[in-house]
Amino acid sequence: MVTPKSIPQYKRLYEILRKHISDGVYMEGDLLPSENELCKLYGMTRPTVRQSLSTLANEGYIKKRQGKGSIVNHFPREIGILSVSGTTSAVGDRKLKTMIIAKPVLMQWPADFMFTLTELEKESGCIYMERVRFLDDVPIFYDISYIANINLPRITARQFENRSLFQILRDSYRIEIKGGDQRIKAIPATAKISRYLHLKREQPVLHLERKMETNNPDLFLYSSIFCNTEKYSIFGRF
Amino acid sequence: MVTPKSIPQYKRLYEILRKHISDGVYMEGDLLPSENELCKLYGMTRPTVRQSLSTLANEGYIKKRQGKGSIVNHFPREIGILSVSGTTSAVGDRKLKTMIIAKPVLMQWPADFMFTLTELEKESGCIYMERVRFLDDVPIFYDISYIANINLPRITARQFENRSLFQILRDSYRIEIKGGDQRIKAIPATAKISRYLHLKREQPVLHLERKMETNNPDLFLYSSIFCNTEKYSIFGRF
DNA sequence: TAATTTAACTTGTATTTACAAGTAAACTAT
DNA sequence: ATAGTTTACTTGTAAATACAAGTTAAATTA
Repeated sequence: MVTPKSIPQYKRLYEILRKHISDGVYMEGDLLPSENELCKLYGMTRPTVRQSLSTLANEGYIKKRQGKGSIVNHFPREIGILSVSGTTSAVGDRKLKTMIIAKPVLMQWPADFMFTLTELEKESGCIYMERVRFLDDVPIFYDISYIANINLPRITARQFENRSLFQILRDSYRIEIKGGDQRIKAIPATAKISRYLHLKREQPVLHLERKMETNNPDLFLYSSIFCNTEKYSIFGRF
Repeated sequence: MVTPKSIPQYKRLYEILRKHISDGVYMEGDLLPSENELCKLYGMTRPTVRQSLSTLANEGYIKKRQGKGSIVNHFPREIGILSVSGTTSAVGDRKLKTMIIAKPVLMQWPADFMFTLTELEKESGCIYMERVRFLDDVPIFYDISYIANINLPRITARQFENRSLFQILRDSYRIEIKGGDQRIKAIPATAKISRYLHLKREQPVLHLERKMETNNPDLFLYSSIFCNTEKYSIFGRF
Protein backbone atom coordinates (compact mmCIF):
# COMPACT_ATOMS: atom_id res chain seq x y z
CA MET A 1 0.00 0.00 0.00
CA VAL A 2 1.15 3.50 -0.78
CA THR A 3 1.04 6.29 1.73
CA PRO A 4 -0.14 9.40 -0.13
CA LYS A 5 1.63 11.82 2.26
CA SER A 6 0.42 15.38 2.26
CA ILE A 7 2.28 17.45 -0.28
CA PRO A 8 4.17 20.41 1.23
CA GLN A 9 2.68 23.82 0.54
CA TYR A 10 5.74 25.16 -1.25
CA LYS A 11 5.65 22.16 -3.59
CA ARG A 12 1.96 22.68 -4.29
CA LEU A 13 2.58 26.28 -5.35
CA TYR A 14 5.65 25.22 -7.33
CA GLU A 15 3.56 22.70 -9.29
CA ILE A 16 0.82 25.25 -9.94
CA LEU A 17 3.21 27.91 -11.25
CA ARG A 18 5.23 25.40 -13.25
CA LYS A 19 2.08 24.17 -14.94
CA HIS A 20 0.97 27.72 -15.66
CA ILE A 21 4.32 28.49 -17.26
CA SER A 22 4.43 25.37 -19.41
CA ASP A 23 0.76 25.83 -20.37
CA GLY A 24 1.50 29.37 -21.49
CA VAL A 25 -0.62 31.17 -18.89
CA TYR A 26 2.54 33.14 -18.20
CA MET A 27 4.54 33.82 -21.35
CA GLU A 28 8.23 34.49 -21.81
CA GLY A 29 9.14 37.86 -20.31
CA ASP A 30 5.99 38.11 -18.20
CA LEU A 31 6.24 38.96 -14.52
CA LEU A 32 4.78 36.46 -12.08
CA PRO A 33 2.58 37.93 -9.32
CA SER A 34 4.78 39.47 -6.62
CA GLU A 35 5.73 37.39 -3.60
CA ASN A 36 3.29 39.25 -1.39
CA GLU A 37 0.48 38.77 -3.91
CA LEU A 38 1.19 35.03 -4.04
CA CYS A 39 1.12 34.97 -0.23
CA LYS A 40 -2.39 36.40 -0.21
CA LEU A 41 -3.58 34.35 -3.19
CA TYR A 42 -2.51 31.00 -1.77
CA GLY A 43 -2.58 31.77 1.94
CA MET A 44 1.07 31.16 2.75
CA THR A 45 3.86 33.23 4.21
CA ARG A 46 6.66 34.79 2.21
CA PRO A 47 9.43 32.30 3.09
CA THR A 48 7.17 29.51 1.84
CA VAL A 49 6.37 31.36 -1.38
CA ARG A 50 10.06 32.16 -1.82
CA GLN A 51 10.90 28.47 -1.53
CA SER A 52 8.58 27.72 -4.46
CA LEU A 53 10.04 30.55 -6.52
CA SER A 54 13.65 29.63 -5.82
CA THR A 55 12.94 26.07 -6.94
CA LEU A 56 11.47 27.43 -10.17
CA ALA A 57 14.49 29.70 -10.57
CA ASN A 58 16.94 26.84 -10.00
CA GLU A 59 15.24 24.77 -12.66
CA GLY A 60 15.35 27.67 -15.09
CA TYR A 61 11.63 28.41 -15.35
CA ILE A 62 12.03 31.96 -14.04
CA LYS A 63 14.74 34.43 -13.19
CA LYS A 64 14.40 36.80 -10.26
CA ARG A 65 15.43 40.45 -10.22
CA GLN A 66 15.65 42.42 -7.03
CA GLY A 67 13.30 45.38 -7.10
CA LYS A 68 11.53 44.13 -10.20
CA GLY A 69 10.05 40.68 -9.82
CA SER A 70 10.12 37.13 -11.13
CA ILE A 71 10.49 37.00 -14.90
CA VAL A 72 9.38 33.95 -16.89
CA ASN A 73 12.03 32.30 -19.07
CA HIS A 74 11.28 30.64 -22.35
CA PHE A 75 11.24 26.92 -21.82
CA PRO A 76 12.00 24.40 -24.52
CA ARG A 77 10.21 21.14 -25.21
CA GLU A 78 11.22 18.23 -23.04
CA ILE A 79 11.61 14.55 -23.88
CA GLY A 80 12.08 12.66 -20.66
CA ILE A 81 14.40 15.03 -18.92
CA LEU A 82 16.13 16.01 -22.14
CA SER A 83 15.27 19.27 -23.81
CA VAL A 84 15.58 19.75 -27.55
CA SER A 85 15.45 22.83 -29.68
CA GLY A 86 15.38 23.15 -33.43
CA THR A 87 18.41 24.70 -35.08
CA THR A 88 16.31 27.12 -37.09
CA SER A 89 13.04 27.55 -35.21
CA ALA A 90 11.71 26.26 -31.92
CA VAL A 91 10.40 22.71 -31.68
CA GLY A 92 6.98 24.04 -30.72
CA ASP A 93 4.13 21.57 -30.67
CA ARG A 94 5.41 19.00 -33.11
CA LYS A 95 4.45 15.37 -32.70
CA LEU A 96 6.49 13.13 -30.45
CA LYS A 97 6.41 9.35 -30.85
CA THR A 98 8.09 6.49 -29.06
CA MET A 99 8.84 3.07 -30.55
CA ILE A 100 9.94 0.07 -28.50
CA ILE A 101 12.89 -1.74 -30.09
CA ALA A 102 13.46 -4.21 -27.26
CA LYS A 103 10.72 -4.78 -24.70
CA PRO A 104 11.76 -4.61 -21.06
CA VAL A 105 13.41 -7.86 -19.91
CA LEU A 106 15.13 -8.90 -16.72
CA MET A 107 18.77 -9.82 -17.29
CA GLN A 108 22.30 -9.64 -15.89
CA TRP A 109 24.15 -6.32 -15.99
CA PRO A 110 26.62 -6.01 -18.87
CA ALA A 111 30.16 -6.97 -17.83
CA ASP A 112 31.69 -3.58 -18.72
CA PHE A 113 28.86 -1.34 -17.55
CA MET A 114 29.37 2.40 -18.05
CA PHE A 115 28.92 3.26 -14.36
CA THR A 116 30.09 1.50 -11.22
CA LEU A 117 27.33 -0.49 -9.52
CA THR A 118 26.66 -1.23 -5.86
CA GLU A 119 26.61 -4.82 -4.61
CA LEU A 120 22.84 -4.60 -4.15
CA GLU A 121 22.41 -3.55 -7.77
CA LYS A 122 24.65 -6.37 -9.06
CA GLU A 123 22.72 -9.00 -7.09
CA SER A 124 19.35 -7.70 -8.23
CA GLY A 125 20.01 -7.87 -11.96
CA CYS A 126 18.72 -5.24 -14.32
CA ILE A 127 15.71 -4.44 -16.41
CA TYR A 128 16.80 -3.65 -19.94
CA MET A 129 14.95 -1.95 -22.76
CA GLU A 130 15.61 -0.12 -26.01
CA ARG A 131 13.52 2.59 -27.57
CA VAL A 132 13.65 5.04 -30.46
CA ARG A 133 11.96 8.41 -30.12
CA PHE A 134 10.69 10.38 -33.09
CA LEU A 135 10.18 14.08 -33.48
CA ASP A 136 7.97 14.94 -36.44
CA ASP A 137 8.38 11.34 -37.69
CA VAL A 138 12.16 11.69 -37.81
CA PRO A 139 14.09 9.37 -35.47
CA ILE A 140 16.09 11.55 -33.06
CA PHE A 141 16.92 9.46 -30.00
CA TYR A 142 18.04 5.85 -29.71
CA ASP A 143 17.72 5.16 -26.04
CA ILE A 144 19.00 2.16 -24.03
CA SER A 145 17.74 2.04 -20.44
CA TYR A 146 18.89 0.00 -17.47
CA ILE A 147 17.11 -0.15 -14.12
CA ALA A 148 18.16 -2.16 -11.09
CA ASN A 149 15.43 -4.68 -10.22
CA ILE A 150 14.77 -3.33 -6.73
CA ASN A 151 11.17 -3.23 -5.52
CA LEU A 152 9.64 -3.03 -8.98
CA PRO A 153 7.16 -5.94 -9.07
CA ARG A 154 5.73 -6.88 -12.46
CA ILE A 155 7.47 -4.03 -14.25
CA THR A 156 8.37 -6.08 -17.32
CA ALA A 157 4.69 -6.84 -17.83
CA ARG A 158 3.65 -3.20 -18.07
CA GLN A 159 2.60 -1.33 -21.16
CA PHE A 160 5.39 1.02 -22.21
CA GLU A 161 4.21 1.98 -25.66
CA ASN A 162 2.40 5.21 -24.95
CA ARG A 163 3.34 6.19 -21.44
CA SER A 164 6.85 7.35 -20.67
CA LEU A 165 9.10 5.28 -18.47
CA PHE A 166 9.30 8.10 -15.94
CA GLN A 167 5.52 8.34 -15.81
CA ILE A 168 5.14 4.62 -15.09
CA LEU A 169 7.77 4.74 -12.36
CA ARG A 170 6.10 7.74 -10.83
CA ASP A 171 2.49 6.56 -11.03
CA SER A 172 2.96 2.88 -10.20
CA TYR A 173 5.97 2.86 -7.91
CA ARG A 174 6.15 6.41 -6.52
CA ILE A 175 9.65 6.85 -7.87
CA GLU A 176 10.80 10.31 -8.85
CA ILE A 177 14.04 11.47 -10.42
CA LYS A 178 15.90 13.82 -8.13
CA GLY A 179 19.00 14.52 -10.19
CA GLY A 180 21.99 12.79 -11.65
CA ASP A 181 25.28 12.76 -13.52
CA GLN A 182 25.87 12.67 -17.24
CA ARG A 183 28.76 12.34 -19.64
CA ILE A 184 28.53 13.70 -23.16
CA LYS A 185 30.62 12.75 -26.17
CA ALA A 186 30.57 12.99 -29.94
CA ILE A 187 31.08 9.61 -31.62
CA PRO A 188 30.79 8.20 -35.15
CA ALA A 189 27.59 6.26 -35.76
CA THR A 190 27.94 2.47 -35.58
CA ALA A 191 25.99 0.19 -37.91
CA LYS A 192 23.24 -0.29 -35.33
CA ILE A 193 22.91 3.41 -34.52
CA SER A 194 22.90 4.49 -38.16
CA ARG A 195 20.17 1.94 -38.87
CA TYR A 196 17.89 3.14 -36.07
CA LEU A 197 18.49 6.86 -36.63
CA HIS A 198 18.49 6.67 -40.45
CA LEU A 199 22.02 8.05 -40.75
CA LYS A 200 25.11 7.23 -42.78
CA ARG A 201 27.82 5.16 -41.09
CA GLU A 202 30.49 7.23 -39.32
CA GLN A 203 28.25 10.30 -39.19
CA PRO A 204 28.70 12.26 -35.92
CA VAL A 205 26.22 11.33 -33.20
CA LEU A 206 25.82 12.73 -29.71
CA HIS A 207 26.26 10.12 -27.01
CA LEU A 208 24.95 10.70 -23.49
CA GLU A 209 25.60 8.35 -20.61
CA ARG A 210 23.54 9.22 -17.58
CA LYS A 211 23.00 7.98 -14.08
CA MET A 212 19.82 9.28 -12.46
CA GLU A 213 19.20 9.44 -8.74
CA THR A 214 15.71 8.80 -7.36
CA ASN A 215 13.87 9.36 -4.10
CA ASN A 216 14.87 5.79 -3.21
CA PRO A 217 18.55 6.16 -2.24
CA ASP A 218 19.34 2.61 -3.42
CA LEU A 219 17.67 2.89 -6.82
CA PHE A 220 19.32 4.49 -9.84
CA LEU A 221 18.26 4.62 -13.47
CA TYR A 222 20.87 4.43 -16.18
CA SER A 223 20.60 5.28 -19.82
CA SER A 224 22.77 5.44 -22.86
CA ILE A 225 21.30 7.81 -25.42
CA PHE A 226 22.38 8.30 -29.01
CA CYS A 227 21.18 11.46 -30.60
CA ASN A 228 20.86 12.69 -34.16
CA THR A 229 21.74 16.37 -33.83
CA GLU A 230 21.63 17.28 -37.51
CA LYS A 231 18.43 19.29 -37.25
CA TYR A 232 17.92 19.57 -33.50
CA SER A 233 20.21 20.44 -30.63
CA ILE A 234 20.18 19.25 -27.06
CA PHE A 235 19.22 22.28 -25.06
CA GLY A 236 20.15 22.95 -21.49
CA ARG A 237 20.29 25.61 -18.80
CA PHE A 238 23.01 25.93 -16.18
CA MET B 1 35.41 53.20 -8.26
CA VAL B 2 34.08 49.88 -7.08
CA THR B 3 31.78 49.61 -4.09
CA PRO B 4 32.92 46.56 -2.13
CA LYS B 5 29.48 45.87 -0.62
CA SER B 6 29.44 43.62 2.39
CA ILE B 7 29.09 39.99 1.37
CA PRO B 8 25.98 38.28 2.79
CA GLN B 9 26.61 35.77 5.56
CA TYR B 10 25.10 32.84 3.68
CA LYS B 11 27.39 33.56 0.75
CA ARG B 12 30.41 33.74 3.01
CA LEU B 13 29.67 30.28 4.41
CA TYR B 14 28.90 28.98 0.93
CA GLU B 15 32.33 30.13 -0.30
CA ILE B 16 34.09 28.59 2.69
CA LEU B 17 32.41 25.21 2.30
CA ARG B 18 32.83 25.22 -1.48
CA LYS B 19 36.53 25.87 -1.10
CA HIS B 20 36.85 23.13 1.49
CA ILE B 21 35.15 20.66 -0.82
CA SER B 22 37.22 21.53 -3.88
CA ASP B 23 40.41 21.58 -1.78
CA GLY B 24 39.64 18.10 -0.50
CA VAL B 25 39.13 19.03 3.17
CA TYR B 26 35.84 17.18 2.79
CA MET B 27 36.11 14.15 0.52
CA GLU B 28 33.48 12.36 -1.52
CA GLY B 29 30.98 10.63 0.75
CA ASP B 30 31.96 12.64 3.83
CA LEU B 31 29.27 14.30 5.91
CA LEU B 32 29.51 18.04 6.37
CA PRO B 33 29.05 19.31 9.94
CA SER B 34 25.36 19.31 10.81
CA GLU B 35 23.32 22.47 10.30
CA ASN B 36 23.27 23.18 14.03
CA GLU B 37 27.03 22.68 14.29
CA LEU B 38 27.57 25.12 11.42
CA CYS B 39 25.30 27.59 13.21
CA LYS B 40 27.52 27.50 16.30
CA LEU B 41 30.77 27.43 14.32
CA TYR B 42 29.98 30.47 12.21
CA GLY B 43 27.55 32.28 14.48
CA MET B 44 24.50 32.27 12.23
CA THR B 45 20.97 30.94 12.51
CA ARG B 46 19.73 27.79 10.81
CA PRO B 47 17.81 29.47 7.97
CA THR B 48 21.01 31.26 6.99
CA VAL B 49 23.09 28.09 7.15
CA ARG B 50 20.41 26.24 5.19
CA GLN B 51 20.58 28.87 2.46
CA SER B 52 24.29 28.19 2.03
CA LEU B 53 23.75 24.44 1.96
CA SER B 54 20.88 24.57 -0.51
CA THR B 55 23.04 26.64 -2.87
CA LEU B 56 25.77 24.00 -2.61
CA ALA B 57 23.17 21.29 -3.20
CA ASN B 58 21.77 23.05 -6.27
CA GLU B 59 25.22 23.32 -7.77
CA GLY B 60 25.86 19.65 -7.14
CA TYR B 61 28.59 19.95 -4.50
CA ILE B 62 26.55 18.10 -1.89
CA LYS B 63 23.37 16.10 -1.59
CA LYS B 64 21.18 16.32 1.48
CA ARG B 65 19.44 13.41 3.17
CA GLN B 66 16.78 13.98 5.77
CA GLY B 67 17.77 12.43 9.07
CA LYS B 68 21.31 11.83 7.93
CA GLY B 69 23.08 14.97 6.84
CA SER B 70 24.80 16.72 3.93
CA ILE B 71 26.88 14.31 1.89
CA VAL B 72 29.74 15.57 -0.28
CA ASN B 73 29.55 14.64 -3.98
CA HIS B 74 32.59 13.92 -6.05
CA PHE B 75 33.28 16.95 -8.12
CA PRO B 76 35.06 16.80 -11.44
CA ARG B 77 37.68 19.18 -12.71
CA GLU B 78 36.36 22.40 -14.18
CA ILE B 79 37.58 24.39 -17.16
CA GLY B 80 35.75 27.68 -17.14
CA ILE B 81 32.31 26.42 -16.26
CA LEU B 82 32.78 23.20 -18.22
CA SER B 83 33.57 20.01 -16.37
CA VAL B 84 35.54 17.21 -17.96
CA SER B 85 36.14 13.64 -16.88
CA GLY B 86 38.41 11.04 -18.36
CA THR B 87 36.76 8.06 -20.02
CA THR B 88 38.92 5.59 -18.13
CA SER B 89 40.10 7.34 -14.99
CA ALA B 90 39.38 10.72 -13.42
CA VAL B 91 41.10 13.82 -14.77
CA GLY B 92 42.61 14.41 -11.35
CA ASP B 93 45.38 16.97 -11.14
CA ARG B 94 46.62 16.92 -14.71
CA LYS B 95 48.05 20.04 -16.23
CA LEU B 96 45.80 22.57 -17.90
CA LYS B 97 47.15 25.04 -20.42
CA THR B 98 45.58 27.82 -22.45
CA MET B 99 46.87 29.13 -25.76
CA ILE B 100 45.60 32.31 -27.40
CA ILE B 101 44.88 31.82 -31.12
CA ALA B 102 43.39 35.26 -31.72
CA LYS B 103 43.99 38.04 -29.20
CA PRO B 104 40.92 39.95 -28.06
CA VAL B 105 39.87 42.59 -30.61
CA LEU B 106 36.90 44.91 -30.88
CA MET B 107 34.82 44.24 -33.98
CA GLN B 108 31.30 44.05 -35.40
CA TRP B 109 29.10 41.09 -34.50
CA PRO B 110 28.96 38.36 -37.18
CA ALA B 111 25.95 38.76 -39.48
CA ASP B 112 24.46 35.34 -38.67
CA PHE B 113 25.24 35.23 -34.97
CA MET B 114 24.18 32.07 -33.14
CA PHE B 115 22.00 33.90 -30.61
CA THR B 116 19.66 36.87 -31.01
CA LEU B 117 21.19 40.12 -29.78
CA THR B 118 19.63 43.17 -28.14
CA GLU B 119 19.85 46.59 -29.80
CA LEU B 120 22.29 47.72 -27.12
CA GLU B 121 24.57 44.77 -27.87
CA LYS B 122 24.46 45.39 -31.62
CA GLU B 123 25.37 49.06 -31.19
CA SER B 124 28.23 48.31 -28.80
CA GLY B 125 30.06 45.88 -31.04
CA CYS B 126 31.79 42.81 -29.66
CA ILE B 127 35.11 41.73 -28.25
CA TYR B 128 36.25 38.62 -30.05
CA MET B 129 38.89 36.08 -29.13
CA GLU B 130 39.93 32.52 -29.88
CA ARG B 131 41.69 30.13 -27.58
CA VAL B 132 42.73 26.49 -27.44
CA ARG B 133 42.86 24.70 -24.10
CA PHE B 134 45.10 21.73 -23.44
CA LEU B 135 44.69 18.95 -20.95
CA ASP B 136 47.92 17.01 -20.42
CA ASP B 137 49.38 18.71 -23.52
CA VAL B 138 46.56 17.38 -25.71
CA PRO B 139 44.32 20.05 -27.29
CA ILE B 140 40.77 19.47 -26.03
CA PHE B 141 38.83 22.71 -26.47
CA TYR B 142 38.80 25.19 -29.30
CA ASP B 143 36.95 28.12 -27.86
CA ILE B 144 35.58 31.22 -29.63
CA SER B 145 34.33 33.92 -27.26
CA TYR B 146 32.19 36.99 -27.89
CA ILE B 147 31.49 39.70 -25.33
CA ALA B 148 29.37 42.81 -25.88
CA ASN B 149 31.55 45.90 -25.40
CA ILE B 150 29.52 47.33 -22.53
CA ASN B 151 31.39 48.99 -19.66
CA LEU B 152 34.61 47.05 -20.17
CA PRO B 153 37.30 49.76 -20.54
CA ARG B 154 40.70 48.64 -21.79
CA ILE B 155 39.73 45.01 -21.90
CA THR B 156 41.51 44.29 -25.18
CA ALA B 157 44.75 45.50 -23.60
CA ARG B 158 44.66 43.00 -20.77
CA GLN B 159 46.83 39.94 -20.35
CA PHE B 160 44.79 36.83 -21.08
CA GLU B 161 47.53 34.25 -21.31
CA ASN B 162 47.55 32.84 -17.80
CA ARG B 163 44.43 34.14 -16.16
CA SER B 164 41.06 32.85 -17.25
CA LEU B 165 38.59 35.15 -18.94
CA PHE B 166 36.12 34.67 -16.12
CA GLN B 167 38.76 35.59 -13.57
CA ILE B 168 39.61 38.83 -15.37
CA LEU B 169 35.95 39.79 -15.66
CA ARG B 170 35.44 39.03 -12.01
CA ASP B 171 38.55 40.71 -10.63
CA SER B 172 38.68 43.77 -12.88
CA TYR B 173 35.05 44.46 -13.69
CA ARG B 174 33.10 42.72 -10.90
CA ILE B 175 31.23 40.62 -13.43
CA GLU B 176 30.05 37.20 -12.37
CA ILE B 177 28.31 34.50 -14.38
CA LYS B 178 24.88 33.77 -12.97
CA GLY B 179 23.67 31.11 -15.41
CA GLY B 180 22.87 30.62 -19.05
CA ASP B 181 21.60 28.56 -21.96
CA GLN B 182 23.48 26.09 -24.07
CA ARG B 183 22.94 24.03 -27.20
CA ILE B 184 24.91 20.86 -27.78
CA LYS B 185 25.49 19.06 -31.08
CA ALA B 186 27.80 16.51 -32.64
CA ILE B 187 29.37 17.74 -35.87
CA PRO B 188 32.13 16.60 -38.21
CA ALA B 189 35.41 18.48 -37.75
CA THR B 190 36.04 21.23 -40.28
CA ALA B 191 39.54 21.95 -41.60
CA LYS B 192 40.11 24.65 -39.01
CA ILE B 193 38.84 22.58 -36.09
CA SER B 194 40.81 19.50 -37.06
CA ARG B 195 43.96 21.62 -37.32
CA TYR B 196 43.58 23.15 -33.86
CA LEU B 197 42.48 19.95 -32.16
CA HIS B 198 44.88 17.64 -34.04
CA LEU B 199 42.10 15.53 -35.47
CA LYS B 200 41.30 14.01 -38.85
CA ARG B 201 38.80 15.83 -41.05
CA GLU B 202 35.19 14.75 -40.57
CA GLN B 203 35.94 13.21 -37.18
CA PRO B 204 33.07 13.76 -34.70
CA VAL B 205 33.48 16.82 -32.51
CA LEU B 206 31.23 18.12 -29.77
CA HIS B 207 29.92 21.61 -30.45
CA LEU B 208 28.56 23.79 -27.64
CA GLU B 209 26.94 27.15 -28.21
CA ARG B 210 26.36 29.00 -24.99
CA LYS B 211 24.92 32.26 -23.82
CA MET B 212 25.92 33.23 -20.29
CA GLU B 213 24.03 35.64 -18.09
CA THR B 214 25.93 37.93 -15.71
CA ASN B 215 25.11 40.09 -12.71
CA ASN B 216 24.81 42.97 -15.19
CA PRO B 217 21.38 42.37 -16.79
CA ASP B 218 22.50 43.95 -20.08
CA LEU B 219 25.74 42.02 -20.43
CA PHE B 220 25.96 38.49 -21.82
CA LEU B 221 28.94 36.37 -22.74
CA TYR B 222 28.75 34.07 -25.72
CA SER B 223 30.97 31.21 -26.68
CA SER B 224 31.19 28.58 -29.35
CA ILE B 225 33.21 25.65 -28.11
CA PHE B 226 34.51 22.70 -30.13
CA CYS B 227 35.53 19.73 -28.10
CA ASN B 228 37.63 16.67 -28.77
CA THR B 229 35.79 13.97 -26.83
CA GLU B 230 37.91 11.02 -27.88
CA LYS B 231 39.58 10.57 -24.50
CA TYR B 232 37.56 12.89 -22.28
CA SER B 233 33.85 13.49 -21.81
CA ILE B 234 31.99 16.62 -20.90
CA PHE B 235 30.64 15.96 -17.48
CA GLY B 236 27.56 17.52 -15.96
CA ARG B 237 25.08 17.28 -13.14
CA PHE B 238 21.37 17.93 -13.41
C1' DT C 1 21.09 -13.37 22.98
C1' DA C 2 17.89 -11.29 19.82
C1' DA C 3 14.24 -8.41 18.83
C1' DT C 4 12.04 -4.24 19.98
C1' DT C 5 11.59 0.24 21.74
C1' DT C 6 13.31 4.55 22.87
C1' DA C 7 16.09 8.58 22.64
C1' DA C 8 19.01 11.58 20.43
C1' DC C 9 20.38 13.02 16.65
C1' DT C 10 19.69 14.66 11.63
C1' DT C 11 17.16 17.58 7.86
C1' DG C 12 12.29 19.25 6.25
C1' DT C 13 8.49 22.46 6.53
C1' DA C 14 6.37 26.65 8.14
C1' DT C 15 5.30 31.05 10.65
C1' DT C 16 6.42 35.68 12.13
C1' DT C 17 9.03 39.70 12.10
C1' DA C 18 12.38 43.19 10.62
C1' DC C 19 15.12 45.82 7.83
C1' DA C 20 18.18 46.39 3.47
C1' DA C 21 18.51 47.30 -1.29
C1' DG C 22 17.13 47.71 -6.04
C1' DT C 23 13.46 49.61 -9.45
C1' DA C 24 10.21 52.54 -11.45
C1' DA C 25 6.83 55.77 -11.48
C1' DA C 26 4.96 59.88 -9.46
C1' DC C 27 6.06 64.20 -7.73
C1' DT C 28 8.55 68.66 -7.08
C1' DA C 29 11.55 72.36 -7.71
C1' DT C 30 14.23 74.55 -11.05
C1' DA D 1 10.04 70.90 -20.06
C1' DT D 2 13.60 68.80 -17.37
C1' DA D 3 16.42 67.24 -13.74
C1' DG D 4 16.39 65.67 -9.30
C1' DT D 5 13.81 63.72 -5.24
C1' DT D 6 10.53 61.20 -3.03
C1' DT D 7 7.61 57.30 -2.54
C1' DA D 8 5.76 52.98 -3.07
C1' DC D 9 6.56 49.10 -4.78
C1' DT D 10 9.70 44.87 -5.67
C1' DT D 11 13.10 41.03 -4.01
C1' DG D 12 17.23 40.08 -0.66
C1' DT D 13 19.02 38.99 3.85
C1' DA D 14 18.52 37.53 8.57
C1' DA D 15 16.76 36.33 13.11
C1' DA D 16 14.00 33.46 16.47
C1' DT D 17 10.88 29.76 16.96
C1' DA D 18 8.18 25.45 16.44
C1' DC D 19 7.13 21.06 15.13
C1' DA D 20 7.38 17.04 11.57
C1' DA D 21 9.85 13.25 9.83
C1' DG D 22 13.75 10.29 8.65
C1' DT D 23 18.07 7.87 10.60
C1' DT D 24 20.93 5.71 13.79
C1' DA D 25 22.52 3.75 17.84
C1' DA D 26 21.88 3.00 22.54
C1' DA D 27 18.82 1.19 25.94
C1' DT D 28 15.31 -1.83 27.13
C1' DT D 29 12.66 -5.91 27.08
C1' DA D 30 11.28 -10.59 25.94
